[in-house]
Amino acid sequence: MPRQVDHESRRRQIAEAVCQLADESGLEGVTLRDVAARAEVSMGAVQRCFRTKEEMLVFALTHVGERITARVTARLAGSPAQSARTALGHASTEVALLQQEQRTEARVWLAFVAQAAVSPALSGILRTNYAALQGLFTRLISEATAATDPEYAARTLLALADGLTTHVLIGHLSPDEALAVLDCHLGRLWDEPTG
Amino acid sequence: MPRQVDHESRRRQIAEAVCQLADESGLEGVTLRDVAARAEVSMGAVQRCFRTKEEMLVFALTHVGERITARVTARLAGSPAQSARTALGHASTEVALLQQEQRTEARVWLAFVAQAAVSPALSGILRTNYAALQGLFTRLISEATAATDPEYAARTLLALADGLTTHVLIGHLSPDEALAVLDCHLGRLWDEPTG
DNA sequence: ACCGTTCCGATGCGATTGCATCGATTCAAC
DNA sequence: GTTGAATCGATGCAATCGCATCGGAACGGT
Repeated sequence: MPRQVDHESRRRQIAEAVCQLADESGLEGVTLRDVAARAEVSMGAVQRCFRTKEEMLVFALTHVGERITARVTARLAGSPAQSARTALGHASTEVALLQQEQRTEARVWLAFVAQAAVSPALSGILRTNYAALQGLFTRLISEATAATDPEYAARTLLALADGLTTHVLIGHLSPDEALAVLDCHLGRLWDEPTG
Repeated sequence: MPRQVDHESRRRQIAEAVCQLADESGLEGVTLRDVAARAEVSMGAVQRCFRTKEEMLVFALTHVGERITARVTARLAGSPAQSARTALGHASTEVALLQQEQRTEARVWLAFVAQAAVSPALSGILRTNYAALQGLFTRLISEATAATDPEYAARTLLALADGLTTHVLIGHLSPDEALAVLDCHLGRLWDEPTG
């Protein structure tokens, strides 16, 4: 055997480079050469880790999805003593990616979503992530409110969070405005038992 | 003068080709050659109409925005006798682009939104369109409901519609499911005077 | 009828793309 | 110490990209 490299960590390293480039100039700015340069590896290394560019993108999207999900669940685990209502507020705020330090992830997410509209491989990954988040939201809502249909409320909240993220990225709303809209929606969720 | 051509109609014809290609394979599938072929003109004609590719994309996005806005207002003008509530329902349904025949426009919209996140020229156009739609929604909501803050409700509805469009394109929701979520949200808007 | 302006279609060009290939290098096995 | 599989960095290649250029066709003015 030759020098053994940790393939998995290298793949993550490359995925990180993909995210950086996608954040700066969209997925169209993600070329194998630029990825290799950003990850500070050779192009050959990138090609050995991923047979094709699409395989690399699929891994990167999975990586991002896992990171976002992990951050949401970590946020929930970080405040377990509080009520389910505050937990839901935290979770949806995390998903909306409104904070400044999450702007990069938001741009990367949007780039992948657009590509997924014409790439079955990517849309499948996104579906998995959205299904998990919807399930989480549904659970939290049924615990936190008397909503008659938690799943509808969860779908609404998830779509609203995504739409707000998009509007912030476009510049139609400021992060504070989006956060206020989200808080307002959550507030109505508490008071409205027919939710 | 040589043979005079209607520049404006040709530009629209080219913009239509851009939309078709963007629908099929995203904005990355929009090349000058493919656009020319799809519009059934020569590449030279495309280059005379638009000095650069970005100028072409800007025009195409403006074209799409105008068409969507026109369709929304036409839908409103088509049912003027009804209540402001049904008008708002129609408007938001149109904006959400949930119908099968609007799927193309939805995909094109998503492709442009993603590109706009890294292109100031495109994001400016989108901001204009969103501002107009938000204004329309705000007006309809203040007429239709007793909401204390129509602007918040309008922002919520607009973001929700966009998020639902995205989720349908990804395949996370079916068009019927998205429509049901939208209707559910509108229904709560009527019953909730604190909206 | 001639000419000049305007538009058209085609071709060329440099840069860049994803991917394949190829020695050189590295390290475990024996 | 030798061997050989595994990995490295580098380069080649065909295709494609946006854009520039150019000769000829089409028409209005005179």
